[in-house]
Amino acid sequence: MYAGIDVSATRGFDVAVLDDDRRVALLAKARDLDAAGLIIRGLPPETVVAVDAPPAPSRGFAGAGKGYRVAEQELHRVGVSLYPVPSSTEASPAWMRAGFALYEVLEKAGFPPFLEGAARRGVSIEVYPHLTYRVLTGDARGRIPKLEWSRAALRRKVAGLTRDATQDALDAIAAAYTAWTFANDRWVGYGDPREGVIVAPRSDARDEAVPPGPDQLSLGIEATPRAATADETIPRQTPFAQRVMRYVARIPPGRVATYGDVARACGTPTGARAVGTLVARRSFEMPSHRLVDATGRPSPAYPGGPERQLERLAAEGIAIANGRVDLNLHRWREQT
DNA sequence: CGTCTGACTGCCC
DNA sequence: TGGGCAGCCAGAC
Repeated sequence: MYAGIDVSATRGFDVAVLDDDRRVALLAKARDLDAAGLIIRGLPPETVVAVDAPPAPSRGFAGAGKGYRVAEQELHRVGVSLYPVPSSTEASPAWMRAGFALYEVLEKAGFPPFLEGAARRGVSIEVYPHLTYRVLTGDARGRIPKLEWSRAALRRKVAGLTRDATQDALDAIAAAYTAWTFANDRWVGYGDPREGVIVAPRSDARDEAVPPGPDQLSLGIEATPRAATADETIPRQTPFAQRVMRYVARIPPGRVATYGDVARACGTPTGARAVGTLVARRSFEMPSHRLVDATGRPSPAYPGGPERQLERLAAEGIAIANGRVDLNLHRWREQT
């Protein structure tokens, strides 16, 4: 099961649950934390719970002492802004404090916050419905009213939407859908694993529609994607880009591949450089730290610096010698 | 459509 | 080893 929770200080918690067919199985409103806890404790242990709120105050890893979270910085770079999380509970707005408390309830119920590593069930994740809508529609909202925009984004992704769903309910459903992408290998994590990541659907999840059901909402409007500019990317998907992203996504933790490996695997044997340029633009959409050059060195332009890339590799158990990884030991080639 | 720009590579000292 | 250099290819304008 996949649960999504929308947090509001004054309106309480909206909870949505999707089944494996992405059908809305439950849509409930919990007035307070106790009521939410009741629902949470009823969830199967292998559920992924997505929450529209940060799990804890910022640890300030980003922005040279500015105190931002890395996730906020990274999202800003792709043109998505969100409410910055203060570094202390006291300084946080009420809805955020409600969120912190909710994560505690979740942890006690067996859904500890997901920090890093491979996606797994039985965890809670942080999501941002606005970002999910944006990935799904492929564009910023523009002049479309928020409620319509949200519905259009979810329309083909989730079965069983009701006509009268409120914005809070839609946000909870968007969160639950994002939990589904997380558990089904279609997700991206923005941020630093040490302070937690914000999970969003990968942009190629856009293509996969759920089969429409009889009670499916039909809106008659579509959010029309327009060509993205360099600054507000969520870039479009070319076949080459798709192949590269899918391939990189398959590199297991603890292994690496070279740009040339990826190019060859994607049918463009001499396109290593093109792989590099692509990855540079969308590094947050794939485990790009697992890409090294043909001599085993990290990428000079890795976000946070090449040292950061090596740290991430080391965290996966890869030995680093002389600032490079031993390809004979760690190079991954497809086929078991 | 040409032109330009890279998180690349292989080859030659 | 390590640096210089010329190809290379997809994407952005």
